[in-house]
Amino acid sequence: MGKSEFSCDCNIIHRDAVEEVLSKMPNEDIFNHLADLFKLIGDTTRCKILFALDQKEMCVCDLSNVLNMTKSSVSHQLATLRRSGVVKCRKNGKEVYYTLDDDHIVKLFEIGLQHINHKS
Amino acid sequence: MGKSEFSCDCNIIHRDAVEEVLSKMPNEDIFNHLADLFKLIGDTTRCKILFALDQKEMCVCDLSNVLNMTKSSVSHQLATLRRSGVVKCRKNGKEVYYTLDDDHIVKLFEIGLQHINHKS
DNA sequence: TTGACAGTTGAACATTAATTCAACTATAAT
DNA sequence: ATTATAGTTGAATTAATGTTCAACTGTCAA
Repeated sequence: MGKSEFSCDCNIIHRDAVEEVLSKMPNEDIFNHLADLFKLIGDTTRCKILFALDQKEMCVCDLSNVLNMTKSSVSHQLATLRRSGVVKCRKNGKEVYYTLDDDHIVKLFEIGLQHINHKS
Repeated sequence: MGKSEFSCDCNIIHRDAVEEVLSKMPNEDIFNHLADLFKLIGDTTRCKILFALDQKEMCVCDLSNVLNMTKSSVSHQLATLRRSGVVKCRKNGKEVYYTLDDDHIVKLFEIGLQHINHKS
């Protein structure tokens, strides 16, 4: 008795609050997508790449120089960004040029920077 | 000869572009903080916690029920969020109540959701 | 003061993810 | 054709991170 149908390791303290919040919670998929998006830009290397591409279209070699990292490492991260649809690329001769392909990213950065500046 | 002073594994393709972007790049700390912020909300569990707290102040037990996870697991994540200053807590008897402590978080979520809805 | 419950914490474990390395493709130039 | 360079890719390695487990603190009630 007393134990709820929920399978956590404690009793419900405020059942009404729990029910209300539960009813407003988006489904699992939404949260997974949200987390995936933030995880995508939650990496220093990818942050730098996105910031650089926001300034200028660049090839892999350019980016490697800007980040001071190997082409391989940069290319791996670019592949990740490409799979997620936040950058796109065009080929020109031997070179592959990357650009941003998502307006939201820049906005996220702006608010992120506001956050940082706000907290001293 | 030809190799630049940069220590990546390729020659500079567009030296001017590289120099220009480099001159505009924020310093390492900024990128680390930015990445840390996005990493913080780049986790499904923490996304759900923040979303729930945006609806209502809740205690650990409430959150455990909403997320259907153990108190321990939730408490660990709350500690992470607390250390980063995005949630705060107040104690009342045996219970600890958590609330959001950062306006930027909600804005980030809004843009994140726009992003998701935009991409089908 | 004893028992029950909310919450925290550290260590162990498991999973995920970033970088390195080596091999590979493709294009351009000699 | 051959060589050099841009870029990609998969496997291995290493580092980072989330959850579990068990022990612990603090508060309330009997």
